[in-house]
Amino acid sequence: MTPLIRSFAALADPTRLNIIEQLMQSGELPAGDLVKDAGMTAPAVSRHLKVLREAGLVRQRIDGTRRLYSANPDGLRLISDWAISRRAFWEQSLDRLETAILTEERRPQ
Amino acid sequence: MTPLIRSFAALADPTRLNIIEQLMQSGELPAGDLVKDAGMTAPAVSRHLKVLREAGLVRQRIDGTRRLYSANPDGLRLISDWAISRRAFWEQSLDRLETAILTEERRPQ
DNA sequence: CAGTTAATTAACATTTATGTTAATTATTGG
DNA sequence: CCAATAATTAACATAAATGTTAATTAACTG
Repeated sequence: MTPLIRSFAALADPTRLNIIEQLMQSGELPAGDLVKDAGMTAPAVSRHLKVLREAGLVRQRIDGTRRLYSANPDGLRLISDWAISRRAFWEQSLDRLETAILTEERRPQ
Repeated sequence: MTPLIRSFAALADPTRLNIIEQLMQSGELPAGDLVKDAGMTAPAVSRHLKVLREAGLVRQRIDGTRRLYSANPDGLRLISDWAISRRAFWEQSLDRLETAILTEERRPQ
């Protein structure tokens, strides 16, 4: 499995995507806090975190008995880079939309 | 399942990601051509195409007995928009890299 | 209109993913 | 050191994904 596909797979689950969003917003959080919001047991969340870790999307820092998690910018940039490198393609429809808007502006009413 | 998660799930498979890349590069292709490259049977590819269709990542056009597939820019923009709207976050490490480079430039040798 | 081609859908087997409870590991604090 | 806390790993059950072959649908072609 390539790193990109592993990243897509990691984000293809509502619990994991939610964890990533939470970490991007709140910064570093202990596993326990993520369990509270996830609506499932700690072992389940722990394994979701493992999937995210193995995809390089989150980092783990140990502080006593707690594991502090944070989103990893480098991992997330893999997705961004893929999207941006295909920008020429997905902007096609936007170009058409812009053209339509401009055409309308040039011919008011 | 949200559209974004459905998109991530659709791209989280090597066969499907490969199909998307092929369609972005070559434009419209019949299902048969995609089967040739996929290294698996036609029914398997057909179902992969269904997953991509349901995620809005490809479009299907009927031409006689053939189904012509093309990548859908609107679907792909969903991923781009997500990545770009989180740009402030994933650029963090890039900023640090830039800072390091600039610092080096300011202090040559 | 029978036969061929293109593709999908159905039925099935197998692997992978995901959740639960129970057990384990590791650290903190009396 | 023992009990409590935080988190993970193990074992297990079940649902979902993915591939195969067989059957079906639809459109050309002689």
